[in-house]
Amino acid sequence: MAEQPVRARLVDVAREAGVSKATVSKVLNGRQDLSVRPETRQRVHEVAAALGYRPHSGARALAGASTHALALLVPALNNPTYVTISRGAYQRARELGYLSLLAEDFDGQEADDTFNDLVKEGRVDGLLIASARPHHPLLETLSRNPVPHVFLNRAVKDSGRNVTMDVARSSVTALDHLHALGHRVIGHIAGPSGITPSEDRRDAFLRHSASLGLAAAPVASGDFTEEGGATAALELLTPAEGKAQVTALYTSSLAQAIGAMRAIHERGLRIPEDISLVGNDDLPVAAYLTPPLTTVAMPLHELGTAAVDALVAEIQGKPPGDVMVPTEPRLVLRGSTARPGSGGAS
Amino acid sequence: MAEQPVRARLVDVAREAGVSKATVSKVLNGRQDLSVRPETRQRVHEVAAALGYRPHSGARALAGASTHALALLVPALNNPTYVTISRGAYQRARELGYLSLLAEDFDGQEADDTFNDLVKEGRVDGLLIASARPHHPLLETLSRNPVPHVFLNRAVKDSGRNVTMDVARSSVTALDHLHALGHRVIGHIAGPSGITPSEDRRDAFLRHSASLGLAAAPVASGDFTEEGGATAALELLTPAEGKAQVTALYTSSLAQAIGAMRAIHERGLRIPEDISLVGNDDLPVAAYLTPPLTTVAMPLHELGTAAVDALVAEIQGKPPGDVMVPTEPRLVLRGSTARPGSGGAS
DNA sequence: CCATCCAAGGAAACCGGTTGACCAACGACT
DNA sequence: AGTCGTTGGTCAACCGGTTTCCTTGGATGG
Repeated sequence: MAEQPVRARLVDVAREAGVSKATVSKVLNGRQDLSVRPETRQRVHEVAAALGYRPHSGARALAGASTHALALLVPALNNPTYVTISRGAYQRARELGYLSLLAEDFDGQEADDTFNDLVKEGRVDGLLIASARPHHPLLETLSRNPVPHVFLNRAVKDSGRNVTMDVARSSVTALDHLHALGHRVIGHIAGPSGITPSEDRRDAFLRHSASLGLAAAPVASGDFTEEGGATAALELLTPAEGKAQVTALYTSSLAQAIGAMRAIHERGLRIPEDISLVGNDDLPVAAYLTPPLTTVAMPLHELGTAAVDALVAEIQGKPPGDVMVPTEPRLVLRGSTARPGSGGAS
Repeated sequence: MAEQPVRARLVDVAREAGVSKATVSKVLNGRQDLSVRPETRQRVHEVAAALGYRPHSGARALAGASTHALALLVPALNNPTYVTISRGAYQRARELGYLSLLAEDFDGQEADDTFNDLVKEGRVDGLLIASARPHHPLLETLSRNPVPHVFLNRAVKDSGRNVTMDVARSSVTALDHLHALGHRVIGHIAGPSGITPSEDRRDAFLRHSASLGLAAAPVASGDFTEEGGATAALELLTPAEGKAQVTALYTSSLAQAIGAMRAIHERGLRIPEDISLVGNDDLPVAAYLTPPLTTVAMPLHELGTAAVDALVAEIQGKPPGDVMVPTEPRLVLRGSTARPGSGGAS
């Protein structure tokens, strides 16, 4: 019953179209160092389609051409942020004729294994590396093995191949919203220190707080997890002596916001009546929290597409460079923010 | 500065070890159709390690051997369930000398593209297909192209190659817990109908409810999302005339539980004082909800490993068969369940 | 009318492994 | 002394593409 029980090969297409392997290869790869009659070209394409021909990736790779595959390395897939980035990358890669593979490297634990499996075994042409931390083991490996790659989300200093978002503007967006509601003491739950987007966001927060003339701008750091958010929130909710109590919090991730919600509730405070909360990054679950969480949505999908564009450009020989995706953050208003001291919703 | 600027090839290892390519290949692949002196074998291994040799996957694949790669196809990566499964699969695959690639197929939208990219281009030896719905386009494609594959999580009827969990026991576990607390009217939020694990869980729920002699066992269906959970919860919270009000809900996914929490709150009911709630599948976020969610944790990691075992066995020529992973569900007690009508915590 | 040139395509080497067939050397056996 | 069986390997073909260099036939130019 098998319609195509066995893969069609290049030679099958060639025979069927009445031309040589070389011609088929050149036609299908759209090379113009060859002149072919339009009708021949046409026939080759038709036969290839009819046979469902797909070049064997290994054979291509062997023959010196590329594998037409990329890999996206993310630190943790249970962070849905990376899922969105990955979708953007996958889609754009496909448009460019590449396949984007997804690999999780658990903050560098298995980075070298992954590198060996994917790069050394010749499965991919290049690497998209999301959120590499400083001293990530891969950085050294990459310096020894010249493989096209870009860093995304977290910049690697001086690499000259970073693809990032305008995280500073996300702080500005969140602050403007809270300030407009009347908040004057706003706290920020930052990510771990030493990580670029985390520090950029925090610095922008402090800078813009100052320019808004806010009374105080306390910051606490924590992992991008629920736990990190909860711990940092407790810290910010317990002001140092003589300091004013915060009336709003702005977190660096959605998970942190969820942790913060829990901490706020444990303190017997209400959201948004007593404390307003703005999270970073938007996901469906935000709408179903109690109260629904107001967030600053970042252009994660675009980050993925931009990273692929940059990597493919590098693979094709263009020199790499830093890129910032142009789309600006977007405030998604839900129920977790209100005027300070108000008894009602915003 | 490049230590190994260029990949070491088989021939490099051979030259360095003073033997032929064939010998190196056979030694490294552990073939016993060849006799080699232990010292030669040793030397080959040492040289290979010293050179950081990795066989080129394309070349291996071409030469008729396998690619040593598998692909796991999941319908949606933002469902963290699949992330856990994927980690189990990746790890076990690695132990067996395989690389497990992860691909998202958006409920079949891109299934054929993915199939072409991975199987027809010869990148993988087999497919792990998670949660295939009936009439999934891949099913037909697979029937035409004989590729080793297994279905996991959701069984495909009569395929004879399903790897599943004991979902019936998860219903029993949840019910026993709620029944022991004194609940007598327990509702179940099921997944979409027509999907095996969903129906198995529901059937087991109904069966065990009956055997416990529960007054009523209302069921509502919904997608595995927050939205599906919220809608189904509202349905169950509005009893038909003459029917008793539920005092507890058991959902099929964590996302549904989150949606249900929201619906319960919107009704002005409290958890767990008015309604107890048990979710299915455990994730860190469950601990940070308000209240922390009691869940039935399923052996997702084991599901991944078992699926890889089954697939690799099939690749190595053993006939496929259905497998149920033996580990039983585990109740994770947190704060979302209490005695019915109680004012306090459990 | 012959040399030249260009359009159109073909032949063959090569990429890096795997594999079955083959072979040399040596000891044992007859 | 000749033969046989082992041990310990080697040889070379092959997998399915890509790429470089050729070839060929007809049109064109002188």
